[in-house]
Amino acid sequence: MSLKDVSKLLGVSTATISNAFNRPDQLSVALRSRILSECERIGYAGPSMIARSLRSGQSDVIAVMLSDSLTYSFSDPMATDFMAGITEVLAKAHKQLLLLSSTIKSDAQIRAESLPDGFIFYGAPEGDSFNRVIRSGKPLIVVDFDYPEVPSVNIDNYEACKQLASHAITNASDIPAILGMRLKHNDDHVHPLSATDLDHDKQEISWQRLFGYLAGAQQSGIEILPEHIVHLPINIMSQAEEGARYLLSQPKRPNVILCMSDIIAIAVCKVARELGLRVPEDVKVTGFDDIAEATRNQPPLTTISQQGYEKGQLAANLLLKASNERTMMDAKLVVRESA
Amino acid sequence: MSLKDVSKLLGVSTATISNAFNRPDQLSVALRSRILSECERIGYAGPSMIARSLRSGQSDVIAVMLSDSLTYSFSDPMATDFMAGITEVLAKAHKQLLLLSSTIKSDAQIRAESLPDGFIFYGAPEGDSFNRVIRSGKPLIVVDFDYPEVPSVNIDNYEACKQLASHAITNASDIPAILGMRLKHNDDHVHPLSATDLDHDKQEISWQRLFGYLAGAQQSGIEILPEHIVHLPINIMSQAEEGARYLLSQPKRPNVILCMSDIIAIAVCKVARELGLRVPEDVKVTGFDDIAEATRNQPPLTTISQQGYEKGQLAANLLLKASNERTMMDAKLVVRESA
DNA sequence: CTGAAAGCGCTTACAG
DNA sequence: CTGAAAGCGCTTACAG
Repeated sequence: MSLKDVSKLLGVSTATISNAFNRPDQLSVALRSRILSECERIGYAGPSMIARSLRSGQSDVIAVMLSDSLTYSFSDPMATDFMAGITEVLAKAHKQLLLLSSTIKSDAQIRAESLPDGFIFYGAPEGDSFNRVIRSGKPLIVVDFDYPEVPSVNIDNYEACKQLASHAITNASDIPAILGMRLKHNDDHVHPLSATDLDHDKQEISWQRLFGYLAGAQQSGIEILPEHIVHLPINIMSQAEEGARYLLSQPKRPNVILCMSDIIAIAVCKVARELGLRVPEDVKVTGFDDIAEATRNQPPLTTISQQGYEKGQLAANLLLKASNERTMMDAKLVVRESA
Repeated sequence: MSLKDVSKLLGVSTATISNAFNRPDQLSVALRSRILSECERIGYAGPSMIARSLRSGQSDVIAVMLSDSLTYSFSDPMATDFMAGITEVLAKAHKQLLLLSSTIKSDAQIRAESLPDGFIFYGAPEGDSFNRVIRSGKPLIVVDFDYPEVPSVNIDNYEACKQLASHAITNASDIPAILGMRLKHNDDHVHPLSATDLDHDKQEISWQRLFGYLAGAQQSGIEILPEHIVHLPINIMSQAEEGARYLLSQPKRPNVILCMSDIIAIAVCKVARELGLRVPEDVKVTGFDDIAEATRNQPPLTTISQQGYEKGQLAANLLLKASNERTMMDAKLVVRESA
């Protein structure tokens, strides 16, 4: 059923019906309420979004472009917290949510990019989606990475990790180690770094964190050896457990393990338990993110709060008001019992 | 930039350019590749989805209509597992995902419903969205509820809970209790039921589960008293803890607590720990869902696996092949250490 | 306050 | 193999 059909049925022009739905000031209250109730009766739910978008150039749809697959993102507590914050703001603004992933490179995805009025990029994207959006001139916000002139939401990963490391490493004889996420590209194996790996571009989040840890350790006069820095390709329990087993079976067993996510830290606690090691007495463990489960872990995790929910709210609000701000959110050290 | 602009620039008709993108068989390979590479060069990303949808009546967008707010859903592990399964299937089929919630009743939402080619309803929806979609004639799948003639994915909540209860209640002297989710409507308080509450429509999931528990208890010759059945308005830790504290401080303290979600069970374990009670020695605890954290809880939860991910995959696959099946998935008892 | 008409950017049946 | 033309369902500037 289209406006034209309704127009015939009601004996009123299509323009007037359109105005009844969209511009109440353009017609009398009486006519409007007659039109609306008639539409209700005959089952016309209102103008189609597609035709309206084509005509007006506005869809009221906001896209979130995730740098991981949607499937992975739904299993990542940080991503879902972030999305929860976004949706709270969008719901209030009567905007709809389209979920996209820059890992997908299909025509269908490219076409879909023409729909949204604005974009939130979460994490540095793969492929060309970012350039296409820039070229489109539509408003966008980038989160957890930076691009010249583009409004953004970030945290200071370096400082946060430096603070965390210097909290956890208290003793000159401590042996710290790092379980790091995505330190290397296109490398699907869990393994320790070699010395040459450390000559690396500091821009990526994982390396900002790594250098923060190293700086924090240095404050206590301690160097973290490359063989005590483990690369995990992806933030999941199974890989984290593998990394934890590797570290905890080293001849010089680390007694402080700095983890780049809470999920990893939870895995370390589990492996430690299996090996009969106590946290934090035998090995201190720190996380990153402060997901809900961090509080529930045994022991509760000392970690950095990323405030994912608030981050989502902020990103959505910046987008909706077409802000140009490049914002830094606080990342707070949360001391619990694991370190 | 539109097809018309490109048409002028390349000296080829709009139809041919459209065909270059959508129907390769309609033009020569040479011309097509020339068109495609020229488009790339001038920065034309392909036909707009909106215009295409208007013309062809197909958007390649699938909507998931959640019965809770999006914000809540993103914090619910079952919902996110389910979404993860859906997105895996959609990505392969080159479909896009629009996330909708039946709790929202705005014109913008109604308009947005005109976009998707198909719908997955997760949980019994509020409001009129369901009727509008039925009227639209678009394909839909309903999950975790039923509607005449509509293809669906469900589990047998009654049987699962009966099995779980009869596993957990082993002794004639056991005192079982239930922490139930959404047993009453529009009731925001955590409180035990009264006898009259038990005369209730059995259709809703929470009541299917409740009656399953009661049946399982009955098999061991035990009745569960209304004052040992607690209503939780929503599935979050804080309310579950409140309910757990209430139950565990009863004069006749329950020693088996059947929880309608893993989140609730995790909260019970936490409260038990705080009260110095051991699980399962002093109080057995069962969950429902089998979320990732169920395995990590101390002790690991005995629960019912809902296979949320597989449920999402199944729902999406049924939708894409326009199936009419009404499917029942297995809900398996998973025995771990908590009961 | 109301309606006739143009046009948003495409796809597709059809003619050549 | 290619192009001219109609039309998808709207919104909006404009005329009355």
